[in-house]
Amino acid sequence: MKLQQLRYLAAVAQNGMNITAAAEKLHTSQPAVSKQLKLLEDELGFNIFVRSGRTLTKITPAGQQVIDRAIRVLREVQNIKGISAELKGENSGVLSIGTTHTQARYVLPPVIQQFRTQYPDVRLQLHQGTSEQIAEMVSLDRIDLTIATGSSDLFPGLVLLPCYHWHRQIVVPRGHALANIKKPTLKQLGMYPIITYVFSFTGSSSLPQIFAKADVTPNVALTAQDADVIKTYVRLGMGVGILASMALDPKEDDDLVLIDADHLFPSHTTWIGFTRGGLLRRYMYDFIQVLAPHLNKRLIDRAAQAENQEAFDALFADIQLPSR
Amino acid sequence: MKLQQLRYLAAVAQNGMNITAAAEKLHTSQPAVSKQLKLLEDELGFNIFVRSGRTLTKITPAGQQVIDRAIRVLREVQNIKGISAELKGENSGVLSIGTTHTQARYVLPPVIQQFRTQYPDVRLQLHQGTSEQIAEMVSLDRIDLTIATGSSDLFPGLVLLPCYHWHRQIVVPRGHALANIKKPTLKQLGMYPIITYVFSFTGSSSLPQIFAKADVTPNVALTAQDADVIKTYVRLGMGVGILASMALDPKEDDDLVLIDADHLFPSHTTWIGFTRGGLLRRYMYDFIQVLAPHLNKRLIDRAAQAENQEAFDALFADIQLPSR
DNA sequence: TACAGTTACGGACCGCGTAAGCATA
DNA sequence: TATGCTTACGCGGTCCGTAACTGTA
Repeated sequence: MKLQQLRYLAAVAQNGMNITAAAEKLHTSQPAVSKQLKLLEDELGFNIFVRSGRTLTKITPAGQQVIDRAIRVLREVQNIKGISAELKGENSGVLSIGTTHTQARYVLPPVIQQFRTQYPDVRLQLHQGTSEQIAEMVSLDRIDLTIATGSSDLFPGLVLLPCYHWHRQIVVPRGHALANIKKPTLKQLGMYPIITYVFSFTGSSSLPQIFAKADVTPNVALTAQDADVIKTYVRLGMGVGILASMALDPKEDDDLVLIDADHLFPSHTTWIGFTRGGLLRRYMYDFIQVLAPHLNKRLIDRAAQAENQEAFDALFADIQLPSR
Repeated sequence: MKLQQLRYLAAVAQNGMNITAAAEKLHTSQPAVSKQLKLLEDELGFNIFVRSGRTLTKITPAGQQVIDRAIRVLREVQNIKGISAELKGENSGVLSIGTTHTQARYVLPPVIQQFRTQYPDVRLQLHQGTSEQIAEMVSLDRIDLTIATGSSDLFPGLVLLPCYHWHRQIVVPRGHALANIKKPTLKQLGMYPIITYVFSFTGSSSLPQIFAKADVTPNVALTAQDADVIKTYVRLGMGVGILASMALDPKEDDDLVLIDADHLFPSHTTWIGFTRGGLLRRYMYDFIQVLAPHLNKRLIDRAAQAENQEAFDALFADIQLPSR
């Protein structure tokens, strides 16, 4: 078994089982990949891919296991090279971030702007998706940092560090009946059509559940994936928007009336995560700290090495997270 | 970077930085190892080992990082080969177990006897040591299963499954003043010289702490690493023995008087652990179940995949662990 | 016919083993 | 002088790229 074979295997798996495409990405010839893949399968004694005719169509169960472990091997090899680059003081490399729309659209732009002046030679890769898509990217591709909210169960292999709190805000057009009410109740909210996010998570903090507890049946007029769409329809007068606080900017959205809703809905925490045991380059530490100033290298290292949940929680006990 | 280079590196690290010894274990020539090691260092751009003259004397900090990750890579590669062996239905392989004296001497013999009839072709490697030594073996060498008690913080990368409870017993020679007392108190115990284990862990359940709570200052006459030594000195009349329940056998030790001490000292749990994400061969599952019948494959798999502590604990909530 | 993977073959490269060289105790 | 690492060199294997071949849509 050679590292090259595992590289080829991973590339084929990551390119829709297309050997030709994989070969191109690897800057090598197609027969080279084909042959090494076959050699690997021969050595293992079973097929990693199911072939119908000559095209690869499916991954065998054992094959999936092999692919998963091959990717881990390659990750670790990358990390070894990273140690080398780090020691040479290289401020170049790749920083690949997986995140959700809200972070990518409203939170990260200034962070990335500052980061880029600090590390102009780091190639940034931003991968946007739902939590589920990001979780898959984490296990399949190579994502260095993950920034998201809630649903930590989706990311078992990651160390998750809390970045900041946020709450929901109610948004109405000027002149709306709710515009002058400082602290609307759920009942009052329920009187108007509601425009909010697609309910991706169904925990006790989800909107329907909270309305249900107050015996209010919300009239959800429209659900969207992202805040811009929601704001657009609020502007059209289609209803009352409920969205994340950091998606709103008093200046940018001065045609709308913003009403805090932290008395109605629990606050959430956005975290940043990285693979346990993964290598953090200097620039990754710095990126994290630009996003969340309280997360300095020392704290990150301690959190990554915390041996249990209690030790981990103790690290953050004294820290007041910012609100956004 | 080649897998071979990482193999050579690991072998050198595991053989006291002796290239010649490593080469022998690898069944290759000494210059081959020397050259590949050098090539690897060249590629990385820094020294993994500190050379004084021509002999390797120390590991550089970055070198240690590289070694750790190289070992992970090799582990994963072994796992891939294991997938292959498993699929071929091979009942052969290596099962390397790290454990403490008490387990190795009193608990494992019947387990291993039964296991060997089931899997005659599995090469068993038993590594005995203190918890600390085992922890080091887990990270350096290749230990498949770890069996120990307490101090779970020493093993952050392992999944630990509870096997059985045990408690402490008091042992005195026939005719000793305590021999007829069913439930001695700590005060009574404190009146005699005590012979027990070296206090390796200093938690709230450690013997000195428990005595201290009762305002008793025990007179510890002798501490030993293993139960046999303790029993020997109890037989010589040097004092009262306090040791683990499974280290005593009413038949074998019928010249001694055994007194339960679970009313004085909290009970402990012995667990079996394996690296998170590691490959478990069929025979490993079976070994675990021979040791702890409640740990069937299904339960082990679920525990290994549990995403958080709560989910993990829930799996064992309904299970009554045996006492030994 | 176009497309995707396999087979065939020559050349470059690489890693190994043997043998000799060179530091340190 | 013994031990242990490094350098030198020739051989054999391996991997790659080009080119020709073979199944599918």
